[in-house]
Amino acid sequence: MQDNEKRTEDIDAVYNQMEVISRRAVARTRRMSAPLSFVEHSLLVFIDTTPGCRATDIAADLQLNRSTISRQLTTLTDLGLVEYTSGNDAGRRRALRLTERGRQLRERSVEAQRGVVTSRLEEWSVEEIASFAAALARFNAGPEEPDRV
Amino acid sequence: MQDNEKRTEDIDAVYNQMEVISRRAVARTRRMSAPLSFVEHSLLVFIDTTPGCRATDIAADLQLNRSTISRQLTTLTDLGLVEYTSGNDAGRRRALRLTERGRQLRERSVEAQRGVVTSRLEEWSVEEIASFAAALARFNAGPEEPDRV
DNA sequence: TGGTTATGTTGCATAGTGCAACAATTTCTC
DNA sequence: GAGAAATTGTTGCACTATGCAACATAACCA
Repeated sequence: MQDNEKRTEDIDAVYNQMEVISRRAVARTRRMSAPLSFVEHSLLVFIDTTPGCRATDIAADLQLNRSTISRQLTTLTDLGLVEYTSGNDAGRRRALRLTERGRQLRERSVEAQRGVVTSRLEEWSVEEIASFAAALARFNAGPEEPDRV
Repeated sequence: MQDNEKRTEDIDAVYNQMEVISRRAVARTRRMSAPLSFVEHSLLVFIDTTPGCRATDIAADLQLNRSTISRQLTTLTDLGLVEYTSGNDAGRRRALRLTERGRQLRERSVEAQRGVVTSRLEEWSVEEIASFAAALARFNAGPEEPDRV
């Protein structure tokens, strides 16, 4: 088999496996994120993993309309899970963070979901896991498509 | 560093990278799947990748209620993208497949999304890609949580 | 400082969702 | 094969999520 054919075939395989990964992750989140909805959970994740982020950052990254983010943020602040770092609600470009309650909820969610990854990697050696982590990081370091706001 | 610490740290890293992968995939799908909605697209993907699947299979895998799947399938069959292999609409446990139109739409979507993966792997060697594909397949071969219907 | 751009909110209309109830198809047991 | 039990897909209902458009104004920039 030519290298180009092998390359294309394995790129296909990577793509297909990525499809499986994200499909399962979405389903798992649906299953595990109650009482939060899928998108509420997604906002918590993004805010937790992107220090100093703002509403338009979320909208761009999740590819949702700003109005959706505005409303979801209202829900999450009302629930006491998210707050503005400026301590007040006025103004624009306000940076967001999780509240203590938000962090606890997030940590419990991370534990539950990470448990799935942990059991998946049970039979892997330390070297294999390290290599896999490095490859994933390398893959994710690549650029994503231009944002739409 | 102890092997156990290293192991835990790299499992964390795998988990975090998986989170990024699925977040980006969801956003990309939202961006690229028009005129289909996110969930319509998800159904097409599942039907395409799971030959002979049925409504309850979809509901279980995507973790959506059976009524949601029923309604989404009505939409997709009305749009002429999905059909029943039995050729008639009556009965239960009917296997689903994409129509020719559905397959064309799916193929175009695959091409667009696979393009992102391809450019991400541009600087990778053939061996690195093959190794990555194998690791992903190995990871995904692990069991997912029990289903909920 | 004044003009321009970016930002978050709100109204509106539409789409998505789960629960419950149901009918009937299918499976299972004897 | 008959009848019971389980499974399956649909529908009504009420609620939730979403994007577009319009808007006010905060923030930026020359």
